[in-house]
Amino acid sequence: MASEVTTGATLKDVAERAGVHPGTASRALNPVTQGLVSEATVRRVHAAAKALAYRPNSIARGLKTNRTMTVGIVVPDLSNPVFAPMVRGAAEVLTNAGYSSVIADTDNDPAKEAEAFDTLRSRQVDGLLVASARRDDAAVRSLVEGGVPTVLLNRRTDRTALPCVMGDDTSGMEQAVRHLRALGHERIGYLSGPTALSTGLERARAFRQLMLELGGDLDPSLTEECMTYSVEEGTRTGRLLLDRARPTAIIAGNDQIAVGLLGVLEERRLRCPEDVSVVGYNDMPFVDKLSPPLTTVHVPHSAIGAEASRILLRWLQDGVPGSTTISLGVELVVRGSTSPVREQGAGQER
Amino acid sequence: MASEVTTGATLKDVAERAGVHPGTASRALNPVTQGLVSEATVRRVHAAAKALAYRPNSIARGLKTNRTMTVGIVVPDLSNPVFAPMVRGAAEVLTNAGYSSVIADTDNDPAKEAEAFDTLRSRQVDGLLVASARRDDAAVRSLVEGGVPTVLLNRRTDRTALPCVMGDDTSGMEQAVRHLRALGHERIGYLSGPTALSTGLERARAFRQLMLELGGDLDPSLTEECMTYSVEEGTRTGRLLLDRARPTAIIAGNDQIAVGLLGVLEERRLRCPEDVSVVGYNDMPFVDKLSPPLTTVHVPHSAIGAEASRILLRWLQDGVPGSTTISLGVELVVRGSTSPVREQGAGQER
DNA sequence: GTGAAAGCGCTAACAC
DNA sequence: GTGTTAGCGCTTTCAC
Repeated sequence: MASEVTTGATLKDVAERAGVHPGTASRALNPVTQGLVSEATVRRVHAAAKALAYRPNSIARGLKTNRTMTVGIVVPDLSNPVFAPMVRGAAEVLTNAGYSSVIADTDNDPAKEAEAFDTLRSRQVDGLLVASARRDDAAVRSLVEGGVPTVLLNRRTDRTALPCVMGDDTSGMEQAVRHLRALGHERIGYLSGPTALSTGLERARAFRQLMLELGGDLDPSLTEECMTYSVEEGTRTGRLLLDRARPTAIIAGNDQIAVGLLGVLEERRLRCPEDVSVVGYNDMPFVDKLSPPLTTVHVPHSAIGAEASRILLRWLQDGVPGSTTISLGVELVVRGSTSPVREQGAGQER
Repeated sequence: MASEVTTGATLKDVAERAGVHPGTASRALNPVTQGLVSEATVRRVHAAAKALAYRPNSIARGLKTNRTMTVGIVVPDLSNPVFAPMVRGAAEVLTNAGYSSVIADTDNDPAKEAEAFDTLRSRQVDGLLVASARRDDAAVRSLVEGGVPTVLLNRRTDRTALPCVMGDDTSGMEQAVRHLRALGHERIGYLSGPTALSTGLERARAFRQLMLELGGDLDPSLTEECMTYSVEEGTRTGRLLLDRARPTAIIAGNDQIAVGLLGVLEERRLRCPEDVSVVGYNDMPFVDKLSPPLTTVHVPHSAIGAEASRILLRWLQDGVPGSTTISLGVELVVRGSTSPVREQGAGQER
C-alpha cells in the first residue's frame, strides 16, 4: 500500500494511536488545557502525535474558535523600498506572536485596495495592517464600520479614528529646515509629495509652518507638488521649479523625488551642494552612496511595522483599540548634498 | 438592539432571507454550480446576499474542499531589494487567480525556514513559493517528501527535483566576462557570492568556465568568496583581493558586494573605472545613480516571481509538477563603472 | 430545481 | 481525568 504522504494525520488518528478520545487528545496537545489531563496521557498523546508527524489543521481550529491567527498587511507597492522593511518589521512581531501575515499589494489603486480588504475579510483575518490609506479613503472607512481591528501605517486617513503609527513628520521637517537655515539658506524650495496622502500634506504643512517660524522666504513660486512619490515626478517638478525660481536649497517630499531632482540639477549644470543643497526624506537604502550622498530624514520603517503590529496584537487581545496615533522619532542624517549657502551671484549664472 | 457590525451574515442567513435551503443558496452563489438552480432563485439569493453584505467564509469552505486558495511565499529577507519585486510579481499573478499570499521571512536562518514551512503547512496552504533555499536544504527536502507543491525561486537545491525559476546565471556571467574581455581586461578579479547558495556557485562556475574559454587569467589569487551577499562582505573580500592582486577589473557576485567593493576602491584611491572596472549582478534599484553608475547584469526579479507562480498554479490545477528548471533571460546593462583597460603601469601606482 | 443530511477537523460545554 | 456531544460555515452527495 502506498504511504500517505500528502494527507497528514488528523487528531482522530493521534487519539486512536494513543488509545484516547479525540477530545482528550486535543486537550493534551493544547498547552492551555494540558493541565486538565494526566501526565501519562499527555506523554502518550505527544508520542503518538510525533510518530504520526501530526500537524494541527489551523483552518479547522479557526472555524471553531473564530480566530484564524492571521493578519492582513496591505501595502501600496511592495517594491518601494520604504514598504518592504515595514512589512518585514511587522511580520517578525506577528510571527513571534503566532500569527501569519497575508500580504496584499494594491499597486496604488483604490479599487484594488477595496478588493484586497474584501478578500482579506473573507479569509477571516483577525486584523489588518494598512499602509496604503489615502486621506480620503472610503474603503478604510468601511473597514471601521465593519469593525475589523485595523492599524494604519505611515499614512493616515482624515476622518477615521483608527490607530496609526508613523514617523514624526513635523519633527523631521523641522530638523531639515533648521539645518538649511543654519547653513544660511533663505530661499528654500519645496517639492511636495502628493497632498492626497497624509505624509504629503503633513510634511508640506510642517514645512510652511517652520519657514514661518524661522523666517525663510515663503514665496509660493518656491513650492511644487508631485502627483506621485516617484523619480519621474521629482524630475518634472524639479524642472518646473527651477524654470521660474532660484532657490539655494530644495527639500524634497521623499528620496525618490530628491533623486529626480538631482538629475535635473545635473542636466542644468547646477552643482549639488555648491549651487543648490538638497534634502530628501526617508533615508532609503543606498542614498548614502549617491553622489553626492543624500542628506535626508531617516524614518524607522521597520520599527513602524513592528510597533503597529504590537498595537494590533493588543487590540486583538483586549478587544478594544489601544493608543490612537503614535509618532516615532525621526532623525536628519546630514551627508554631502547640503552645504552652506554661497555668496549671492558667485557663479550661480554659469 | 445593537446592529451586528462585526459578525457577518452567514450562508444560512442569506438562504433564510431568500426563502430557500442553505444548500440551494450555496449552489446559487457558486458560479460553477449556478446552472443547477432556476434563474429566479439565483436572482433572489443574490439579492439577499447583497442586502446582507454576505461575505463567504473561505475558512469554512476550505475545510470542506481541502483547498484554501492560499500559497505561502518564503523569502530570506524581504528588505533585500531583489526579493521584494519577486514577491510582488508572484502576488499579482496569484491574486488574479484568486489566491492569497502568506508571507514568511526567514531572516536567512535555516531554523526559521523550517519553522515557516511547518506553520504554512499547518495553515493548509495549497502550495509554496520558496526563495530561501540553500543548496543543501533539509527543510526543502522534507517538503518534497510531504508532497507539498513547491516551486523554487532564484535559488535551487542540489538534490531535489523541484521546479525552479531563476535568471540565467551562465548567460549573465558570459555577458559580463565578454564585455570585460572586449575592453581588453585580462586580469579579472571575482568576488564570489556564498557558494552554499546555488546562485553563488553557478555564477562562480560560469565565471571560471568563461575565463577558460575566452583565455583570461585564472590565477586563483584573483578570486575571493563572500560569506553573505552584503556590502560588508564586499568590503572585506574587496580588501583581501586588492591586498594581494592587481586586477584591472572585478566582477562581483551581486550588487551589494559591488557597492562594498566600490567603497574599498575609494579608500585605496583607486579610480573606477579608470584604474579598476567593476561589474555587479542583479541591477538593484538606484545602482544607476551611483557614482560611477554601476555596470551590472539585469535580472527580471518580478518576472521570476510571476513565472514561478504560473508554474505553481498549473501544478495545483493539474495535480502534477510541470516544467522543471526554467531560466529567464538576463541582460548586461553597461554603465559607467567599466571602461577599456589602461596601458600597463600608467598610473596604477599612485 | 430544490431540500435533507452528512461531514470536513477541530474545540468546548457538559457529563460521568 | 476523560468520554460524549454538538457545532463552527460551508459543500456535496442523495433523494424527491
